[in-house]
Amino acid sequence: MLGIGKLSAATGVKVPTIRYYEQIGLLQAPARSVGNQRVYDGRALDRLRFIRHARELGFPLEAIRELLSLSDQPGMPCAAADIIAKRQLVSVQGRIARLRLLQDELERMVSQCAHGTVSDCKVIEVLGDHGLCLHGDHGA
Amino acid sequence: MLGIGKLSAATGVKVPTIRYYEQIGLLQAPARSVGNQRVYDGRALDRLRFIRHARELGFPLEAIRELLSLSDQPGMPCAAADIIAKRQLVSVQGRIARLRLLQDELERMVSQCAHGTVSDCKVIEVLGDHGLCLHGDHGA
DNA sequence: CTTGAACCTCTAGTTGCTAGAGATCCTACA
DNA sequence: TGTAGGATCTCTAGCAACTAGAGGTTCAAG
Repeated sequence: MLGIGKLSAATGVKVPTIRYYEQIGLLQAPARSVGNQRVYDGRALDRLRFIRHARELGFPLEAIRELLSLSDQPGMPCAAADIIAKRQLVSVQGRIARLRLLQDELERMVSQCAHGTVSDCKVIEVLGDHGLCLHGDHGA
Repeated sequence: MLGIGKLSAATGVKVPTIRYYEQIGLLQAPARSVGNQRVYDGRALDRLRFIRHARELGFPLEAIRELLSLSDQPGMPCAAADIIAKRQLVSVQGRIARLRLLQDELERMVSQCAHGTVSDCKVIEVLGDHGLCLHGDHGA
C-alpha cells in the first residue's frame, strides 16, 4: 500500500537502491499501480528492513540472499544461518585486525612528522621505503 | 632496464595492475623496447614501491597521486602530506570503530543461536527486527 | 486544470582492480 | 637457424554495491 518513496523513507534504503535490489532479484517485483508505479505491502517492508539490517552488519548481498531464503523456510534447521553469521564474524574480525596494524603504522608516521619540508618528511619517507616500516605484508 | 614481469616480481604488484596504474596516469609511461614492450628504470621501481606501500596502508589512489606529486617537490612544506596521512588515519579509526560494533552484534547473534530451527533462530530474528539489536545507525 | 514533485526506464560511472581473447615478441634449446 | 614456450601487447568486459543522470510519465495538491 506504499509507494517506493514511502518504502524508502520507512526503511532508510534509497529509492534507486530498492530498484537495484529488485533488478538483481533480492527483492520480489511488487505489484504496480494503474500508472505503472511500484506498490509495496507490509511483507516487502519487512524484507527490506531485513536486508538493510544485514547490510549494516556488512553481510554481502549473496549472503543476504541465502539468509532470506532461509527465513522463508521456518521449519529448516538454522545451522546454515549460523554458519553464514559466523563466516561474517570471522571476516569482520580479520578486517579489524588488519586495520589495527594500519592504524599503528599511520600513527607512527604522523607522529614522526616534523612539519618541515617534504625532503625530510617521515610520511613520505616511510611510504617510499618499505624497510622503514614495522611489518611485512598486510592487505588494505 | 627491467621488463614489466621483473618489475612486478620486484614490487609485488601484479602485471595488469602496473598497466592499470599507467593507464590512469599514476605511473609514467615507460620507454619501450624495439618490440614495443615496456622497459622500466630504477625510478619507476621506487615509485611503484611507494604506491604499493601506500596502497597497503589503505590510501586511495587519488591520495597517492597527491602524495607522489608532493614527493616530487622536496622543497615544499610537508603539511599537505601530513594532512593526507591524518585523514587516512581518521578514516581507518572510524572503520575500526564501526567494525567493532558489528563484531559485538554478530557475536551476540551467533552466541544466542540455539541451533534449533529457523523459526526460533536468533540470527534470523535479529536481522528481521531492528528493535532487537543494540544500536541505531552504523554503516557497513 | 495546472504545476511540480515523485515516479518510470535506461545507460553509464564509481573504485581498484581482475580475467579473458587474440596477437606479437623474446629467449633458450636442439 | 628453427621453433616452442612463455612473456608481453592491446582491448574489452566483469566484480561489488551501488550512484548519478537523461529524458519521459504519473500523481496529488491547490
